[in-house]
Amino acid sequence: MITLTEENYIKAIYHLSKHGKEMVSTNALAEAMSTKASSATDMVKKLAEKNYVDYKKYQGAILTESGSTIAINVIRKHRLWEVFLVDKLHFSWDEVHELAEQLEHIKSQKLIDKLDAFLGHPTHDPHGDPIPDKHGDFTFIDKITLAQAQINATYKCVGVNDSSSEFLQYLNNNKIELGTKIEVLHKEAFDSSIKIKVNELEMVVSNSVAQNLYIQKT
Amino acid sequence: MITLTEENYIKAIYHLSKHGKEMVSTNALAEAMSTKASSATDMVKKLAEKNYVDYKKYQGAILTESGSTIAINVIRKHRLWEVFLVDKLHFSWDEVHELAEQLEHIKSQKLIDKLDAFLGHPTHDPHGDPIPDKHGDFTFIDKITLAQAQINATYKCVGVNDSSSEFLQYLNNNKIELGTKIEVLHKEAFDSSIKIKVNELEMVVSNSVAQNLYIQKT
DNA sequence: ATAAATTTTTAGATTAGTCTAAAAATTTAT
DNA sequence: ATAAATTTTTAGACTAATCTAAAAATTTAT
Repeated sequence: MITLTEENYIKAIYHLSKHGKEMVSTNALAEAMSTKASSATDMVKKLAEKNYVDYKKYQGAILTESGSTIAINVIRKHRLWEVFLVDKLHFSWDEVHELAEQLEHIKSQKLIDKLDAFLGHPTHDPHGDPIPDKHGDFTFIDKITLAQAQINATYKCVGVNDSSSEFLQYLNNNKIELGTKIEVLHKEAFDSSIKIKVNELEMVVSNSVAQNLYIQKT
Repeated sequence: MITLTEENYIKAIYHLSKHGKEMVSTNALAEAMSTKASSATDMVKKLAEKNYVDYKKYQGAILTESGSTIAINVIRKHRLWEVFLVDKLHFSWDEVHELAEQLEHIKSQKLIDKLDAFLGHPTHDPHGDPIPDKHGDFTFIDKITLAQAQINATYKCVGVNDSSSEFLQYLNNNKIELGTKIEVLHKEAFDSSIKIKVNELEMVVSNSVAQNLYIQKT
């Protein structure tokens, strides 16, 4: 039986390894888990023993097939619960992450299947992140960051890179949500800030905002 | 911060003390928690230290006001989740207990408030047990067991005492659910079995079934 | 009312996950 | 290429929750 802590480490390794297939260092893992390197080492050894990761001393860890399956399943649960919280319980998209962190550990395949059906088999969560299907397959969409947009083109918002509540609340304040139409008017050479038109209103966003907003040509 | 284990012990103490106000012995608690008496002693000491119970050596434990509040809140969450699982996800009433045991530990007052509203502020769970409101108040309904029924009277099913999946499946097999009309035809003096008419069909139920089925005069 | 049976507590050990501090290996810089 | 800096691991200790075995208290039975 896998423990809650093991599951969280596996999820962190998955995210740090960029969808599963590069080595993750002990320090990076410790940082992500808000713990000390020594704890990460211990855990990685345990995960290796259980065959969830391959681990080489001083080199880092990488998920095995079985570890990857676990990670993807946790991510699936996390994102389905987020959809539930936003679509059914009317939470705002900036409130759901912590709750989904708890709900993702509920163990029941049947529950997830039924929740998935109840929600209409959504392919993306409230932040635009893809929800793996029950076979673990993701639907990737073609997206770029606002920072990469062409001038005078029109896009729609399809996701965020940073889904911290601070960033999401910034977007809320500016009435930007998934699907919002964005016209790119001008890019300032000096600081890479971008002038856009959203909801009939012109505004300027910093480069750091632009880097974290995913858009798609309409 | 209260741990998951502490919360489960508090819930067990609540149930064993019959709605909160009689002493619970260490042995009874250990039995309910499927653990050893020594573990129950240790935990009860810890709960006493945190002021969730009053504990006297060799005499047992009883919930304090704050312990009782915690217990009732966990029960509220458990029963609301059961309603969600049955009403929204279409689980059968015999499948939801274990899942609710997991879901009841999700920590978020806002989630519970929103779930409660989403479900239409239900007063009873799928087994007929009352759901405490957000102030911790229960709506008790006037009910008796089928074993206490009068001959030739008509009742409806309003709950179960034993909500094990075995018993619930027995009821499923006989098309008895909450609200089902039950006519009491005859009581056998020898073994206290009862002949009833349900869904136009006559059947005999054992005393042990009758003791576990709650009914109300129609 | 005293012995026997039962219940409860204590003592000491174990496991999971964490920590600090120190040692070892690796990487970076001169 | 060797020293300095950094990263990683090891060693030993701590807490929460559990266990077994033994001691202590209480209850039951004669």
